[in-house]
Amino acid sequence: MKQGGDLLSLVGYQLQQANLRLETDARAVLADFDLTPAKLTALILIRDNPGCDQTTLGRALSINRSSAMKLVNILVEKRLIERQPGRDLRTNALVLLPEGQRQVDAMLAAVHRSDTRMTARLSREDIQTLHNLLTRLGPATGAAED
Amino acid sequence: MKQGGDLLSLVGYQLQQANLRLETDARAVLADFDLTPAKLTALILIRDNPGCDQTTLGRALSINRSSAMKLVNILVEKRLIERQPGRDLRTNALVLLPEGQRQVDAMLAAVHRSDTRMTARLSREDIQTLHNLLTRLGPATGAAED
DNA sequence: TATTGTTATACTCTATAACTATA
DNA sequence: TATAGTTATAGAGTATAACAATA
Repeated sequence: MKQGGDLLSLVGYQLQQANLRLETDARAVLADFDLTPAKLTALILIRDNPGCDQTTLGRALSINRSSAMKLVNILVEKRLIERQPGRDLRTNALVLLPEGQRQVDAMLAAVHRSDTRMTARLSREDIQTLHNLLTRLGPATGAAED
Repeated sequence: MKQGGDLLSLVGYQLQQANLRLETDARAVLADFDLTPAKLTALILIRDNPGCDQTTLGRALSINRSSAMKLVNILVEKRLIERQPGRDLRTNALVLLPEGQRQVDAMLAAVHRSDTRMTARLSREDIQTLHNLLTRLGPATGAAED
């Protein structure tokens, strides 16, 4: 099926297509662990920010409190994380359990293999360049731009 | 919230984050037309491949027949496209209606403005480089390489 | 008043499975 | 047998709105 220039000339479209390819592969790899890329991201964020609350986690994942709640419930049910008493009586402190740590290690290894496979046609320098360009994608905020 | 190297070193993660930013902006722009990026893509594909069938459209969008059916139903209800008799009695031929053409033109203008805004910090050469790198992301298929 | 967690509910998108008609 | 469209159903992911407890 023909894809004309109106689509291909959009950076957003090329980005979406590439993201779909990589996300699909990562999702397939993580299916062995019965988790998804977003859930692995959540686990890593909790590991690197022990004691964080659900709302903050949700913000980092670009989802709201209610959605974060559901996500945390799933990870708790899988006994990968735990809700502990937080800094005040309203908040939970999320922590990664030892079993979660083990799973994260294994999943990270698998996802890195996927990432390496999907970037195999890029040199180390290409990947560096890509990283730099992707980071600069977003609204030119005006003030911070110089 | 801290994002450690385990996440940031993954091309797939950076890609997902950048895609989220651009997709969110495009989605906001298209909300005025009561459509989404995926639906605009479908309209453009139908415009550029007049008479295509639903299954083929679905493949181009990476969704299955059943999902393509629902998508086409919505676009038909909005009177943007039409199902016409296809090449045999099983298939529909999808065509963009004049009103769809008008809407696509307006939406493309809006989405291109969004794309330009979100790539404002990249030079024309940067954008060309990014296009090239994104296209090369994917499994190294072995045979077709070199 | 504002914030956190929670619950109920609903919407979007996608998939699977089965059926019909046609090839 | 295989393919296109269709339908019913279900699941994942997300959101909104409301409420209780706490700040």
